[in-house]
Amino acid sequence: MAGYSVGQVAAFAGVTVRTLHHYDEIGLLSPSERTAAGYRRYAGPDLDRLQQVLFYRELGFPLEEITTILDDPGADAQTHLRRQHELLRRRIARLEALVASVETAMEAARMGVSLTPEERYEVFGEFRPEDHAEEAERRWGGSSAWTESRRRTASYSKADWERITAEAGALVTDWHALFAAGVPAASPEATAVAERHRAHISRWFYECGYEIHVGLGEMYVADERFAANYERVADGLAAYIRDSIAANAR
Amino acid sequence: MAGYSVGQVAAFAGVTVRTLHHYDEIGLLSPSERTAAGYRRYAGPDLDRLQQVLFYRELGFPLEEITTILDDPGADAQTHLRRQHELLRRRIARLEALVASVETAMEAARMGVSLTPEERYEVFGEFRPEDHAEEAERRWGGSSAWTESRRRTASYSKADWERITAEAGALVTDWHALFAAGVPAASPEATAVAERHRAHISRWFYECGYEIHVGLGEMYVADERFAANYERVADGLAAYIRDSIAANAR
DNA sequence: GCTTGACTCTCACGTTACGGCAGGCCGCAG
DNA sequence: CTGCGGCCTGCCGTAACGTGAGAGTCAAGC
Repeated sequence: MAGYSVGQVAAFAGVTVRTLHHYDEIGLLSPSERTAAGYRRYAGPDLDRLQQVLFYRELGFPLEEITTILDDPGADAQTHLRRQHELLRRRIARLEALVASVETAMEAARMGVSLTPEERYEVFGEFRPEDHAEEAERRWGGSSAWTESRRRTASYSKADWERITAEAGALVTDWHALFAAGVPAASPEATAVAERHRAHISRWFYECGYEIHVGLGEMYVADERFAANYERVADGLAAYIRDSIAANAR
Repeated sequence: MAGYSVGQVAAFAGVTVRTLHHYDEIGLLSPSERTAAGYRRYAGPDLDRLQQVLFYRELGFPLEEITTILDDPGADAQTHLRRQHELLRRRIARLEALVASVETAMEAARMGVSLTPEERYEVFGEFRPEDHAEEAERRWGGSSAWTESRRRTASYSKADWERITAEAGALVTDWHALFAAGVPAASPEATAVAERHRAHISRWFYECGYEIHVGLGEMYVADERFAANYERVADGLAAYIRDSIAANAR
């Protein structure tokens, strides 16, 4: 009884029996042996191959392409591992871009800043770096009209609105007071405000850990849409807030 | 001419016109307006919705589920953003587990350590935490036989084999000499060996940055399969190597 | 030795999420 | 008014399986 049955392999690898049947049908993964009764028997190398298959599949490769990749005689195990490592890193980078975009959106909603359609699709557009840009340019005759075209107002729940804005306003006021009094951004007083700011976001909007919070701080300075909200109170306040947030995170 | 045509939206969002037609057909995303001639006109809210659709689609949700998610009247924009944030974080964590698994496999191949089938599927098995474990237990009557069942020998290219092992052996020898002489792991001598070790891996096996290198160092101590390779030379050598790698990374 | 329930086999049709045409209407530049 | 590109609605094709149907297989228990 060398090797494993379809059911065993399926349960083990987390796929269905049908999937293994399918892979056999299309020649992607045929068990190296069959019993007298015609039962599939999967041996060690078959499992190796299945793992590779699942790996590339998870990364969205079509099965036919996986077949050619795995049947390439010029590629050994090392080659595959390197490629997989690279593919994973790219995919993760992509998802982290999405995370950043979501965080921007969350913060935009929180602060009442509106994003243009273009901004909202920014991360999706990355798919075709230049191709896309010139296409857009060509089709809409300059993106300015498109960019400025419309800004929508975010919809808020009305009940908590006053409380939330009052709280947020108090935070900015406190920061401003410290800033105006010349209290350093890294002082306990300033970082205390930062911590309240973080708690405020976590309570009313979304779970805001220190890492995300620091990211927000950077955004308040780097992104003029957000910076404007603080800079109109006092010149340099955005940077002050960023610094106190950073100090609070340590 | 308020709104955008299918072609514009398609090019903009990075999907095909056919896809938009399809989404219209199944009621996932119907343009809020049509021209007199029956042309689809997508307005702002439609674009918002499309972005949500693409987001959930990228995370592998079936379109029907996306429909119900987006049509849920109890969920507002904030809810979606939070959910998306959470989903992304999970997916990234998953992929990072895969990265770790690939790195382990790369290192296993490099050091000639063999992994059991179970170990190779470790990361895939994570899908069904307990369910899977007991299933496996039930079906194979104790995993020990399965675990120990077979270890295969990794296949190497024969030509470079001698050179590579000689180099790797020299590294261990050098480390051992320093270790035996009582030279600190953080000393320039020890970290120099660590740097050569990193270069060795990068040259012969895979791109090994400092972060990965530190990860390997941890693995040499934490994972007994790797630890054994160093501990049999001298007691405590694995930890010494780990420390010198960590020191070298700073 | 025979039944029984779990497992397996091979068709074979159904489903999802589109891709890719065909045949015909719209709209504007020349 | 005539292209020519864009858009329309079918409609068929495809990938990667899901989901039985009907029948053979195998280890366990009576």
